[in-house]
Amino acid sequence: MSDNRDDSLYAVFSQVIRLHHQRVHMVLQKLGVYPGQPPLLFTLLKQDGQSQNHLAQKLSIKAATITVMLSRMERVGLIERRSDPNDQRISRVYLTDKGKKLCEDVRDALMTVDRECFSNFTLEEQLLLRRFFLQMQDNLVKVCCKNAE
Amino acid sequence: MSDNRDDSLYAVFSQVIRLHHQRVHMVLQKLGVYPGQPPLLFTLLKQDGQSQNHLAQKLSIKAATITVMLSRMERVGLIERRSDPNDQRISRVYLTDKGKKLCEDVRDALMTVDRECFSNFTLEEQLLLRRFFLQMQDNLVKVCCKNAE
DNA sequence: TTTATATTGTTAGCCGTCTAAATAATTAGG
DNA sequence: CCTAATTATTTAGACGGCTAACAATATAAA
Repeated sequence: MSDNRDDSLYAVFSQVIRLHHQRVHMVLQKLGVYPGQPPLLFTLLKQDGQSQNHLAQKLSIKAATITVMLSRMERVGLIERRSDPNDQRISRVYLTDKGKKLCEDVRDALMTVDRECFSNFTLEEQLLLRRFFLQMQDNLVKVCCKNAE
Repeated sequence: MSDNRDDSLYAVFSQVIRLHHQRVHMVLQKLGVYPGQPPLLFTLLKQDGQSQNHLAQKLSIKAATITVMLSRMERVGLIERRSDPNDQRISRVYLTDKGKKLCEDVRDALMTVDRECFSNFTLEEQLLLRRFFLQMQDNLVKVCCKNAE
């Protein structure tokens, strides 16, 4: 089974992505949280009462996705929506107390994964890796924006 | 909008993952291929006639996922299933000619993304990055396996 | 041989992402 | 002032991942 191992940069990168996602899913499951929710939670923790559209832009996901995610989170009492009195189209999103409390646990869980991922990297290596990521990010942003939108 | 930028390793990593996925989706779309399909195609290109279960193990995804993906790919004529004459439970999967031809285009498309991602990395940097990925992979495999299964 | 257990694959239903189309509310034009 | 364009959200349907429950086949055990 190791004869068809593909060690190219792309293959290894893909594998890391898969594993990382799996691991995140695993630790969040204990909290009843799904992998897409943390960014939303943290954004709200930083600033309550944002509109859904605003949240979508901030997280670089589509408003339709936000709608569905928020519905689920509202159903389990993590957030609540209140429509803006000055503009009935806008629904502003607020963390409930339960949601706020959960944020800390989620933060801890993700920091655990972070540690598991990088703890045996030296500080120099971590800085270097971060630089590499930023460079990849830069490269990808360029091609993503150039061809779409 | 840059005042809430999170530059932690985890945050940047997540961002890179998102962008990478977006870009892959973008280039594959022109070929009518979906992001999950390339690994399946390549595995079949290397070895035709594998069982679905075998494919699932090789790709580290669940058999149920394979079933659905293959159904779609069969519908558009990329693969075909033939049940094993010696064991009726097993359905063996074969690439069609169309599927084989498509593989090359997909390979090219993914190599393009690879270049876009890493072309301005020096060779040393690429090697270093690969080493980092492998180390992350190693770290994640350990915790993933330890806690599950 | 008959029954119990494995293995393989399918189906149904959930999450997160997308696109496209529909709905509701606001604003701008004539 | 009323219609048209814009904006915010929702809904429906697709893909790829998952789990859980189920059907069909093969094999092992009694």
